[in-house]
Amino acid sequence: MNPDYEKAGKEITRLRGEINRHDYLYYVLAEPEIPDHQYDALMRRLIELERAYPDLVTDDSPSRRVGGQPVSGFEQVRHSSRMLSLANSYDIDELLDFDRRVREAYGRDPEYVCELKIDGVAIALTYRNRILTRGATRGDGAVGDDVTANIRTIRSIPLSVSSDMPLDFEVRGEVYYPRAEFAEMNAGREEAGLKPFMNPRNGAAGTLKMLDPQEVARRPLRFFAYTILSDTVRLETQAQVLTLLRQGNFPTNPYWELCKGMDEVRAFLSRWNEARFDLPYDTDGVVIKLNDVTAWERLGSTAKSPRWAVAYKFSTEKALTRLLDVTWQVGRTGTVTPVAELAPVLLLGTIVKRATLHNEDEIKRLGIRKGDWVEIEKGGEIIPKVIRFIAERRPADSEEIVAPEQCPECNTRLERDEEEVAIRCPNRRCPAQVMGRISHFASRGAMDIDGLGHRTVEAIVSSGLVNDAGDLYSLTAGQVKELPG
DNA sequence: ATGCCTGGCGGTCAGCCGTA
DNA sequence: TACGGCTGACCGCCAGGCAT
Repeated sequence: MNPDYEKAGKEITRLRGEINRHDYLYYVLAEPEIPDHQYDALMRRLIELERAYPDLVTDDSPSRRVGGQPVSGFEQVRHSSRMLSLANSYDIDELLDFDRRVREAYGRDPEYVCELKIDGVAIALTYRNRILTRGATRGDGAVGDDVTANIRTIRSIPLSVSSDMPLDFEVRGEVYYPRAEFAEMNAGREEAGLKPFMNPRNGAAGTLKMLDPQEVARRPLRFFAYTILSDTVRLETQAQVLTLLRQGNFPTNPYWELCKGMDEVRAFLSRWNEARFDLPYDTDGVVIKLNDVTAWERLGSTAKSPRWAVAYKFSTEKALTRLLDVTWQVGRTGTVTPVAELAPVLLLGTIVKRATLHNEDEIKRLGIRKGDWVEIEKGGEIIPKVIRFIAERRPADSEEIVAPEQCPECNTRLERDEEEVAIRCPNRRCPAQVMGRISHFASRGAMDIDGLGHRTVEAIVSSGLVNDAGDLYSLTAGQVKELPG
């Protein structure tokens, strides 16, 4: 055996151990022992040695964190079990409903674990032989994108774990962009003349989608783990799950609590409703889980969300703006939906210009008129919603909002069923409907035709070439080439 | 047994912002 | 421009509980 080789091997092992330890101290415990430049020196030395002895490079080497080769796209991967989202609730009454349902199914007095709901992107990490082999986004819950190369750059995620952990397991958690680092990056972008990102959540989601892991490595994403799936460890409570994750060197959010009954849950909520603003990352609520993991399977889940957990959303901020107009949009099924056109206003980090009014009854219920000042808020921090109009500010020239008699797209007389709220365009050949149907047909989950977005659909429908999804197949390349755009 | 009411659930629509 | 990641909220169906 070559003595240099052997010596290098030993040093590489030592360096990896040290770097992993410092990553853990810095990124998980927030108690660094050495200054950055010393850390950088360790990493440089490791990379140097691995370059000299390429056959000593392993998948779990911390050198892999600085970013691998750019990829051309992400592989689709199937999750071992569906990644569901949680049902949301907005007030204590809805939580009491949840508690009542759990009690009924559970048959005993439930204990709940309350965890902060981190505003980030859900990720599933797969470990094989205690080494991180895959990181995937949620996708549609069944199939997600393989973003392993990007995940590796997140230093608080262990690339390998100790023998305290099972051999094969999956960890799920949230990747997020810390506030201070996000602000710093945005400042840098503005200086460079680039458009700043809207908010940390979008920053995190966008970063994970980058094809060049080296670029991702420059964006200091973080991670909090909240569950583990494994065939070999049998854990009984969510409290044990969080403790095991912690022992396995996974970052877990430290502010969870075990609550006996809804009074304690309520206290947790009201405390964090204020305290969340002092955290170094965004939270959008609290997750309340039945502590008894062994009952989760029995309680089961709906198509969307488990019955043993619920998310409580912190109340949202409001803004005032003017309702300029109402447009009537024709959807795929012919339903004509009113959409509020608003004077652009900043609300929780995004500019809001439009909001759905759902249907005519909703307009009547709100009592709004064109020109009114309206209060809007974002449910769940994303979708803008018109709450009410400000009576004192109603302008003299406000106008009544009148539902159209004819379809705004094809002028066909609209129909309104006695029992139904919606008004419909009965013309199956209405261009808006045809477009909606073709887009739906081509969308993911159906035929999944690439390159057929709504712009393209608009072009082929208005050209008169296509009237239904079947016509798509008789389109020729020549016809497509003739189209504008 | 029949009809009404309620709540849960799936399907659908609506929207924003990031990368490529 | 396309697509994917995140989201809210409505409608209509259906099952189960209750009164008639």
